[in-house]
Amino acid sequence: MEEMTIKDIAKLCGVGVSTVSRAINNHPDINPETKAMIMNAIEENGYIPNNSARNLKRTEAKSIAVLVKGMSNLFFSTMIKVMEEEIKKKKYTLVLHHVEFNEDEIDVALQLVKEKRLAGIIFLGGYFLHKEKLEKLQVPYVLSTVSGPPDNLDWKDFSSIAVDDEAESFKMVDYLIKLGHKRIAILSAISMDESIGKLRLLGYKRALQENHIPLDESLIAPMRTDMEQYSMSNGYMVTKQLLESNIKFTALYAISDMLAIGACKAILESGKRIPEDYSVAGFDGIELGKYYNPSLTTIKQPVEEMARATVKVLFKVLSDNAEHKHQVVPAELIKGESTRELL
Amino acid sequence: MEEMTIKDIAKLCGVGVSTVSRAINNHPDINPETKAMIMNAIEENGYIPNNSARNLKRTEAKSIAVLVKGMSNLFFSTMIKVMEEEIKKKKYTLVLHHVEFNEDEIDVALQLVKEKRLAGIIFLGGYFLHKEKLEKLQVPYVLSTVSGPPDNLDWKDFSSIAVDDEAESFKMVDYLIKLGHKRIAILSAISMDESIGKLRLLGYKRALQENHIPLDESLIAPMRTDMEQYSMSNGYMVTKQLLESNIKFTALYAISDMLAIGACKAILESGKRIPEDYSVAGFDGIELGKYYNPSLTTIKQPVEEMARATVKVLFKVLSDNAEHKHQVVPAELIKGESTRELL
DNA sequence: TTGTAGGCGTTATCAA
DNA sequence: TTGATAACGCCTACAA
Repeated sequence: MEEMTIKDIAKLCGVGVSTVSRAINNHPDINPETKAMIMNAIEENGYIPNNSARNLKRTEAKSIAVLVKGMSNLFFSTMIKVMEEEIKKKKYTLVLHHVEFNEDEIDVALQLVKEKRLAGIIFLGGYFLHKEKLEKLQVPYVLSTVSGPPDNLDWKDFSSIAVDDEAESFKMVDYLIKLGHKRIAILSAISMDESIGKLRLLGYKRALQENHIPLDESLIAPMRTDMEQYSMSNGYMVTKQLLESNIKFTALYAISDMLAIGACKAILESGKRIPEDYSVAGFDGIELGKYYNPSLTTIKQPVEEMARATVKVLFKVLSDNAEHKHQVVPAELIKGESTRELL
Repeated sequence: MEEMTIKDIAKLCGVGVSTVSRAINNHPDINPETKAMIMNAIEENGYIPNNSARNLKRTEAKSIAVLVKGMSNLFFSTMIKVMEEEIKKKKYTLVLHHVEFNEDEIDVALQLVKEKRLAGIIFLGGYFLHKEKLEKLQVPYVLSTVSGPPDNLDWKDFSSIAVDDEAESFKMVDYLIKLGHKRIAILSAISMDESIGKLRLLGYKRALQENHIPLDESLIAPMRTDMEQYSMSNGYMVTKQLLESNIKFTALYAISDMLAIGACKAILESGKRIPEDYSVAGFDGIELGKYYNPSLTTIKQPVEEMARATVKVLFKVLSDNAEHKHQVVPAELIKGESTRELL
């Protein structure tokens, strides 16, 4: 039993290849009986169309790629699920693709567009430093949860959806300060970070400033570069070191929930309690934060809403030829058990 | 600037298409200077070969697909990383593909083989109930962490790597019993589960039996079918219900760590303590278990080793034409803070 | 070492 | 409503 092709099916049914093609692709101009007969033969012989050939020939496949930077990111998995639903509703197919931290998502996108004849692209996370490359992308795309794409980009070329990372970060730190904390350590991104990491740090600094608390550089603890970014283990290691350094602080603000959980473990392991000895806050609002013990105080990004908005704006551009749009969505401060008022 | 093709590059360089092709594919019979010149032109013009066309023509791409059932499964993400490394070492490419719980992974595999000219497939998780379909798979494949594929399969057609779910489950429950627990609830799979869920339940039952503890059906709490399987929220809901039912027990064994974490939350929320009031144990040994508070007692599957073994056996079959093999790897009981001795 | 030409499996165009 | 046929972009004999 060799590999079946459309020709084999055509021969088997005594029809031309184009008729078979029409049957497969639900073309309207085909006799229902012929179609039924063909579909039957296809079923029985287990024929599967070759996608490569299809993509090669097709002008446009009704598919949209979602490129996720950094897998095992719990935060994204909910978003993807919602996007899949929404895209399905529009009769399109979602092509999911993971991009490693060291891969260039734009290269991947460029490739995928050629290979799959994509109608559009959604970028989930990532940085985007290369203006020239992005300009080569001829299909509509949306940056989702990528706040602060570089200013040198032409903002008319794409859409974006994100929370205001700086403002939300400010909100959290301001909240901690209002609780009475003055020495607030921040578990931040690596110093070269130009994206959300930078913005969240900026929010931290502004909150201190507006509350007249001098910035203490020793309270800024960047993630380690030799470990996975935004991972629990990274948060754990950095916090452990921070604790051992004997720098005094009463609250720790991690710029992501995963980091925060790692931080919590380091604190608990050192014999200290949360929130009695240290208040800990995160950012993102992943489901795990609710389940952690203590439950995490965090900034909850409206994942469902963002996912829905992302797909919506993409289809606006795609179908209605609408202009690209840049949306900022509000996030919510969730008060968990991991922070307390300092009396 | 339209889409570049290999012809454009050829014309641009004043050479034939085959020469360009040779340059791209690192063929040996090409003048280094010509090659350099061509690669340069490719770079400058941002030409990207069309993968669909390549796959269509190629007899076999050096790529291996990894099909993961149920994404957002933390347990798998480590395995994938290791597999990627190992596969890269062999100069092959890893094609990652997620399969939803309601999709049929074999259909997906069949498609992918055609589209990508795969050399082999790795299945991560899943069930495999359709013998006929699997037989259509003409490339070598390995079932990884899928213990207990149905008996009606011809075991010479594929390889498999897994822990002995029944025995490891027995180990855990036996451990709990040795700690003095007699009323051990189990957070189990849905009753139709024919795979790991069934095996882990079997281990539970045997442990009770061998320790002369009568089985109490009311202590078996299956996951809810209307929620995501093996999720924290599922574990949370089921445990909450269990606690409210006032059925007495001193230990809770969840057949996965994610379930266990959900269970912990439900217990803590009810005002009880772990392990003082309830001991909780999980299964899988995901990283999160270490970071949870209290850290989880669990059965740690040797993920790295399994991933490595999976790739190894696949390449044995692929390159050396070796026979398919079925490996059972040992797991380790990790004693965390979530269980205690009952005095 | 290089170029020409044919074909991979499919869809789209056109004529029947 | 159908069928023949020309692309789609690439790789690979084979010939030069």
